[in-house]
Amino acid sequence: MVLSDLQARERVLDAASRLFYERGVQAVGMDALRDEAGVSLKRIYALYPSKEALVEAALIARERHVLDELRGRADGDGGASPQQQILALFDLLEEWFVAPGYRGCAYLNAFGELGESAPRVAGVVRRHKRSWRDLLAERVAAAGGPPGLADQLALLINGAMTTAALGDPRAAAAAARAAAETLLRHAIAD
Amino acid sequence: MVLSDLQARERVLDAASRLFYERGVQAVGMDALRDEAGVSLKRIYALYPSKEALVEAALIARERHVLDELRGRADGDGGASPQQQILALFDLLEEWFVAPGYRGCAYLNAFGELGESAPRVAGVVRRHKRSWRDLLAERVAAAGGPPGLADQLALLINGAMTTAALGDPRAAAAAARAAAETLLRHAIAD
DNA sequence: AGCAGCGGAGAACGATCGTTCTTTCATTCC
DNA sequence: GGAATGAAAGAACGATCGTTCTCCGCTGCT
Repeated sequence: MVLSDLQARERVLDAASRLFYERGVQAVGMDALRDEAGVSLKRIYALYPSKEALVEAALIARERHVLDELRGRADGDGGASPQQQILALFDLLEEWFVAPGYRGCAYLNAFGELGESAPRVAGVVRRHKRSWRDLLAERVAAAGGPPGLADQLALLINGAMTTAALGDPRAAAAAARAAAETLLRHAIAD
Repeated sequence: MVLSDLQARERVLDAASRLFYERGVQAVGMDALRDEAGVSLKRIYALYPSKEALVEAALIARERHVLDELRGRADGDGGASPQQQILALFDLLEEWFVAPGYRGCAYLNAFGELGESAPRVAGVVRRHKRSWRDLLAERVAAAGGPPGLADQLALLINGAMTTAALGDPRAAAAAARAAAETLLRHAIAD
């Protein structure tokens, strides 16, 4: 089977996204990636100049999908209040947490593993977390909440994502949602 | 200089703790560890049978120190209320976050990088997070708060630790403390 | 049909990994 | 003083890393 560059790119990014998330970045060799993607090393290196670039591209590709899911869920029912939109995000979190193979936030894991030694990856992680915060801030502002509330909710979300990976995912999701409700109730309309 | 087994252990654990935290586990080779600790590879392998055992031992050694610091800070002023004791922990967090070289939670980083492929390490991480939760739960119970509150505070703490590593550490600490205050105020004595 | 060029499989590269072995040297015991 | 112990230094091991190269068969053009 002959693949267009576009198809090859998609398969490589898909395999990279999955393997890096499942096993961590450094634990996945380029050979494993070639096997999973079904694209030769020569082709992979023609598409991406290095492994780091591939890590970066895989995280960026994942981001598009994640942000679409977030916005779709928040805006789901047209008639939901901003508070309900925010809580809907926490419900989405629970769905992620209980999915088989959930291993925490791909971005936080990548940053924790590579840190500043992969600056472009670190940049993608920062951008991603900023997108989350902005998405929350829009709803918080619409609900008339104070600006800092979005950051507080973001902390809850990041904490829940890591905690769910190593413990009881339902409990983590429930605690995060309960805390978010408390914060929303008492930080808004005081 | 000739080192006793105890001194050698201490130097190896100290170097391992520092290097693994700074650069990540897989990015640190045993040669770098030997250079940093000033203990020969032969000696290191006589003390610890494998790198994974060393990772585990380093996290356990760090844990003793961390828990002492946590309990010391919480019990600091004898006359503090349970709520104040909890908030004192958030102040300690800020001190960690702004310290040079802060790179997030060593346990979460290790787990994110190694996952279940290093089961003993994963176990240490789970135990550590349970210690945190128990420490919070004692104070929450003393304050008459609901049992779930400790988990909510733990989410805030874990979220703040990861967020501080990649962004503004003071802002992360402040948001976590503010959220904790809200949760403490409104989940207790309802 | 014959030639050019692209992509596939996989070998090969130097480097580095975790781990072990060899050599050497200093100390200690008789 | 000479033999034995034990640790240090570092080479060596096989494996694997990220990356590049070689070879070969397929395809499209004239």
